[in-house]
Amino acid sequence: MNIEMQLKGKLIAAVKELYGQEINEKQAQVQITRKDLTGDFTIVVFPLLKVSKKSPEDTANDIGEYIKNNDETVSNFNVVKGFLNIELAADYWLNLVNEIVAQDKHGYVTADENSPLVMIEYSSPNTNKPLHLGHIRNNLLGYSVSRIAEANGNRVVKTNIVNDRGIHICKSMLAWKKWGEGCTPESTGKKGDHLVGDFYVMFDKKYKAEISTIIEEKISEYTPIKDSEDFKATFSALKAKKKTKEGLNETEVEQLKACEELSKYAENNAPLIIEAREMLLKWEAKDKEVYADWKMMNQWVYAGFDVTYKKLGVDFDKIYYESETYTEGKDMVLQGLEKGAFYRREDGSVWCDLSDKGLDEKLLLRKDGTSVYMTQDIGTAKLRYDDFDIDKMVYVVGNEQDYHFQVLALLLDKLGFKWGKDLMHFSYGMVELPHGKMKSREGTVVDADDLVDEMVKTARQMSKELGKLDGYTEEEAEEVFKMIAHGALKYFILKVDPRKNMTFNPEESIDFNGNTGPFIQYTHARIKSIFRKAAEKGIEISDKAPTNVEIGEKENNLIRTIANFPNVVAEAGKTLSPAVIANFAFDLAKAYNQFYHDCPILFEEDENIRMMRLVLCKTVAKTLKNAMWLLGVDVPEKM
RNA sequence: GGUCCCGUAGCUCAGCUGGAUAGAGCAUCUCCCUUCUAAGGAGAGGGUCUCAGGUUCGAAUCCUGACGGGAUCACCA
Repeated sequence: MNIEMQLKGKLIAAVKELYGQEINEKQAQVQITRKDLTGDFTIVVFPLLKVSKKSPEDTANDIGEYIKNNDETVSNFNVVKGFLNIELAADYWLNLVNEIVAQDKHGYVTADENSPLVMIEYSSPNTNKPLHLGHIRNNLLGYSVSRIAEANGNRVVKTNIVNDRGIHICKSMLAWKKWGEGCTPESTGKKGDHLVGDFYVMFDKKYKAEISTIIEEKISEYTPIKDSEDFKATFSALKAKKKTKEGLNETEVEQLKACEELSKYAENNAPLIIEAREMLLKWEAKDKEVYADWKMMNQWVYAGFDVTYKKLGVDFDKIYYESETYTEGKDMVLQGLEKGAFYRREDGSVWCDLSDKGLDEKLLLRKDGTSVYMTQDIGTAKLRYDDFDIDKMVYVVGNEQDYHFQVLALLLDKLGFKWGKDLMHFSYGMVELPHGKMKSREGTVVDADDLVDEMVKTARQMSKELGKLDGYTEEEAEEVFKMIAHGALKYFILKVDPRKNMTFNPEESIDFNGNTGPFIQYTHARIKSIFRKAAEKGIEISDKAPTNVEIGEKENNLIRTIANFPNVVAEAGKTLSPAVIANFAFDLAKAYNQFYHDCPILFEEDENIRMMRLVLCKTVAKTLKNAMWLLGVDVPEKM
């Protein structure tokens, strides 16, 4: 039983004894005492005034007196403004430290074969371009959430669905076919995913040019606008105006409609897109040549992704490929059609009407019979549940797809899967740059590989300047640089509430001072340094702190923080939020550095106090390590 | 227009199921390495918690409405 529950129990007993009334959980409020006041836990007496029929002060004093006399862990109490602050005896805290130091994974709940199985999907890249900053947030969140789920006593399967088919990959392939002159990663010296991405960009450029040409040709048929430049300007002006308060007048509505029609016509009739669509059809028909090219180019991309994943320090237990799941999805859709859950339009496309649920109609198969994103997700879900005994499915996907997952849950439900509506969309916010959103056309996309390389470079430079890794070999030092770079990047991204959009400022992310990953890593390294010094001096660190010593304010604060770790892990598990863990790690590191500054450790002359502090250091180091592990960050021995 | 998310210091963010004087970091300005790692510590300035109502002993937190920002409603993924 933890101390908070114990105090709550005593509080309930006190009220019954003193005022003869039973109170419920909600009225029994025990919280951690504010740092600037004396006390360890605080009882809020306001909800009890109706029962006590006394002033807040008198009530608090009554209860304080009772608890002090009836609970030997309570050494004292004080009352401030009607808040009852309970102080616990020093030996209670020291015994707790000894309990914690004896556990390898204090705060974690270990899973066994009967524990729930949670499958967590994250990353889910498209194979037409390299990973960027947005993917980084996804990967780091997914990886951390997996570890958090694991530490909360779940069996976890990390999974990735690679979107390796579809019109997007056909675009890259087509561009490579047309203008690539048979180049390869080897011949160009480019990472495979980057090479394929270049062709995707090339496709887009030429496609846009074709669209402009068509608009130029057809402009007179649709609008009175003279040339395509004017068209672009008018079109975007109209769209912008529509969003404003005043809105559009009748002629403008007409104009916008005409613009939309023309634009849509051009987008659908550009020769390149027609060719890409034909290629997708051929691919679905397993045309030999198309398939061979597809396989080859995908291999390039996978090789590139592997490098990036390694760089980010993430991995997967089971990878699914859309190319292997989409047919399953098609079958499911057709079955749904037979069952009458879906319907077919005259043009042959298959839809689901969700208007009774307040949503729109959703396309499931195109008129040419090819699959869309949704089709694939249905198939993947089916295969996953066939493969694993899944109790909970978590999709780590950006919040721009909230609607998609709302629909997916309904569709799976309609198809008769009992787990359909239970899927969890772990929806996270977008990553923005200080100057706004990332736009590939404006070259403001932050590439994942570049970013990590840049971080490692900075870490290397900084460490060398500080000269703290003297005595390490090149390889050892390089490991630490990578660790610090990871620490900075991961912590920077994971410390913010996943739901919220975040601003990624490259300069701040590379900062190693203050509320950062390296600050926490540094704290760990400091402790380890003390242990090395202790060993030099021949001081052996016991597994038990003496419990008959006084503890000061900084020590008390440190122990209280550590004691709260299990609650933090549980909270993070409930909300699947790495940010909760990150904030905890920072608080702990800060508390330690204050302690370190104020209290001599090896220089302490009183042997008992010295040993108590050393054992305390041990629990801090371990807790920091365990907390950072949940973020996917390692901590160094030296830095 | 419908649905959803967000609004806290100059900037980036914490603030758990309502609790005491709203906290960090960065940036600015002081101080502290002849003690264990200064990637550290101490201090100063900086706030109408977007606004208006409501519930409550008590509201940054819960409810309603407004304002501001974002996402989404594709035969894209």
